[in-house]
Amino acid sequence: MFDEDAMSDRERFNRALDQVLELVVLLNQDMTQSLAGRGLTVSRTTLLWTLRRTGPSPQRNLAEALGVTARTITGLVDGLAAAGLVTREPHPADRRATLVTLTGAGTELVETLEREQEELGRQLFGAMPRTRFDGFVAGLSDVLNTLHGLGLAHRLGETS
Amino acid sequence: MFDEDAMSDRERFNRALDQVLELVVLLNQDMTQSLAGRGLTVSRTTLLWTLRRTGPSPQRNLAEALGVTARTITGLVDGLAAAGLVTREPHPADRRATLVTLTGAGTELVETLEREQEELGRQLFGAMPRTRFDGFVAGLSDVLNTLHGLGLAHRLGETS
DNA sequence: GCATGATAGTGAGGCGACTACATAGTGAGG
DNA sequence: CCTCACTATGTAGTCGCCTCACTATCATGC
Repeated sequence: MFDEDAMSDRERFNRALDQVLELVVLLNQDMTQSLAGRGLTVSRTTLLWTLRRTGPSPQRNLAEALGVTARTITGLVDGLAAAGLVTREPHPADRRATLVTLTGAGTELVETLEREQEELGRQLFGAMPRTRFDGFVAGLSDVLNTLHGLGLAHRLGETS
Repeated sequence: MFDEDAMSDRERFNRALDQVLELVVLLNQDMTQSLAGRGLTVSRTTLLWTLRRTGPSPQRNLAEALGVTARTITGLVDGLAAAGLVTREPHPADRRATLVTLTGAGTELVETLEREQEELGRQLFGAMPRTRFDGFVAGLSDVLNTLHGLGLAHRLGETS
């Protein structure tokens, strides 16, 4: 179809970037849509996920973890609490703070999502030959490193 | 650090998927932020981009191209028109419709964005050994094909 | 020629994620 | 005890998205 060896770097890079961008779009859609089926949004799910890793946390910490303002966390927690997935517990040492805590239902949900993510991994990579997979992961790591190096730090908050 | 050969498929897939997801997040942020610097949003930019490929289009067509409702397009066009990037021209044959048209400023902006995208491609892939790059692209294509096959394919993002 | 039904765009109204600003309550050092 | 820092939240505004209702117009079908 195309003579890849004769393609200029510019062409190759553009095509590759287009594919990466397509991947971004597709995965975003997939996530958003499958979460919506459970009444969740990406942001709320991220909060749930963070909570699972860190355990009960003050909203302030969650704000930093998600890279949003404290006010945004208030809203997200409101929604999750209304859905019965988290509760606000008093902080034992600081009466200003609340400890956002996963409920049983919340924990179960996160575990379900984890299993689904594993399933997606199997679907995406299961049929790939090992060398192909390894090549992909290796290149992906390079790209990720470059991206990190470019300064668009994953440490999101500081909007210049 | 880790003995990759001994890693279970489950582990390998999970790690790979985590990296992919990280890429998604990072690129989203990068785009959003760099566009924000120009007073643009991702959605408006997508509209601009579509307009460049298709030429002056009725809003109805744009709605379908972006995969959103017609009402959403009205809002996006409002914003872009206010910024002087597009205009609403009368449709020569259908007085119900308007032809959304790129202005000179709009066209220039899109061209600038194109150049920047090329630059990003160079930054991401320029330092990669050829075999590494090819491996990455090959794996990426597989993933994309699988994703398309999974049905979450909708044709929104025709990136090129 | 004209009623009938589709179609293009928009107003109204809502939701979710995000922001900045202001404020009450609390913590902690001088 | 006073002041300053800090947690969380009310208020208000932006943006992208949606649905529903409505107008103007097109395109049939008689």
